[in-house]
Amino acid sequence: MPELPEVEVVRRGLAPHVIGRTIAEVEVLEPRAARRHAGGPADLVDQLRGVRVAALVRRGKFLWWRLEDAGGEDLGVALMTHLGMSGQLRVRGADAQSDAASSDAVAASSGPRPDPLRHRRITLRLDDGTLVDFIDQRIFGGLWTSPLVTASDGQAAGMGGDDALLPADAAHIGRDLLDPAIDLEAVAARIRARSASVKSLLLNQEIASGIGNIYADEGLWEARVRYDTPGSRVSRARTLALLEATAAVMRRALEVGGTSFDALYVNVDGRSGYFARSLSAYGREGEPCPRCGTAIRRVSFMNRSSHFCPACQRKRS
DNA sequence: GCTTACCTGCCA
DNA sequence: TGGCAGGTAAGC
Repeated sequence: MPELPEVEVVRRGLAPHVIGRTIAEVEVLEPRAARRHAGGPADLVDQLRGVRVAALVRRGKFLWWRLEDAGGEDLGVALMTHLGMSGQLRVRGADAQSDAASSDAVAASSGPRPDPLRHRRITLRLDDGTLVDFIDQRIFGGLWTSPLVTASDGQAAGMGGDDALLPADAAHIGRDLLDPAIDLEAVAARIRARSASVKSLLLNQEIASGIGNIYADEGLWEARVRYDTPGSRVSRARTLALLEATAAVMRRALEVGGTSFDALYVNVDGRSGYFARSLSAYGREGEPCPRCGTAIRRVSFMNRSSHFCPACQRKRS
């Protein structure tokens, strides 16, 4: 499940392939992947054909492509990409290697494997022949365009950009925990001002963005805070510690994730490497807490799973 | 502020 | 075959 670190891995992997390139053609194989585009799939194709990619910018889990015309004039609109639950962006063609021969070779050596393009929904063809595939099994994610507006604090809108312009559809999204312009004291104050559960506030992308179910559980475990503690019942110091711990987990994930892809293949699978080894609570129901040995519990909360140590993360209500 | 819909594949 | 995975946004 792509959260902030996974989306940042995609941004870094994709950037050298697309920045400065022109979009030559767009193929929409699954209209539902463009359902957030106001004008529909055909309009998305028309709007993107012939425009140049000026930058790839990310805030939280939102990744957008800044667009300019052939003369380098900003078009005032961005191509939004959100990976949802199962989205991937992959590069093929041109300098990337993903043809049938190499796929067959892999299949022959490691047994049958699913077609990597099985859930291809949209493909962008760039002027140098590079193909960028948006692949998404569950179609929670998608591509659409959104006009640029100015960030309210006037600071750089996200990672990969140098001005305060961001898509209107991302303007309600808070800065993420790895954003140098984030005001952690203000985020902590917003959490402490509310009686809702601290986990629901961590997952609220308007307060601070980029955190999903996995990193929320990990951050809460690190800071020894239980998921259902009201925001208002967490001390200022512990709230700041929680935010710092969550940021630290995401930074570590980013470091590991950053080594698992090469320049020719933009890997977006959040499970690669890091997930198999480094999680302390998420997905570890019944296993001993790495800190105290008590069995990790899994409970259903807010229609999703919450993993926690019943000894380290005590009820504070 | 909570619930529901959107989605598909996998697993018990 | 029903439950589960969960990010986002609309609806109540």
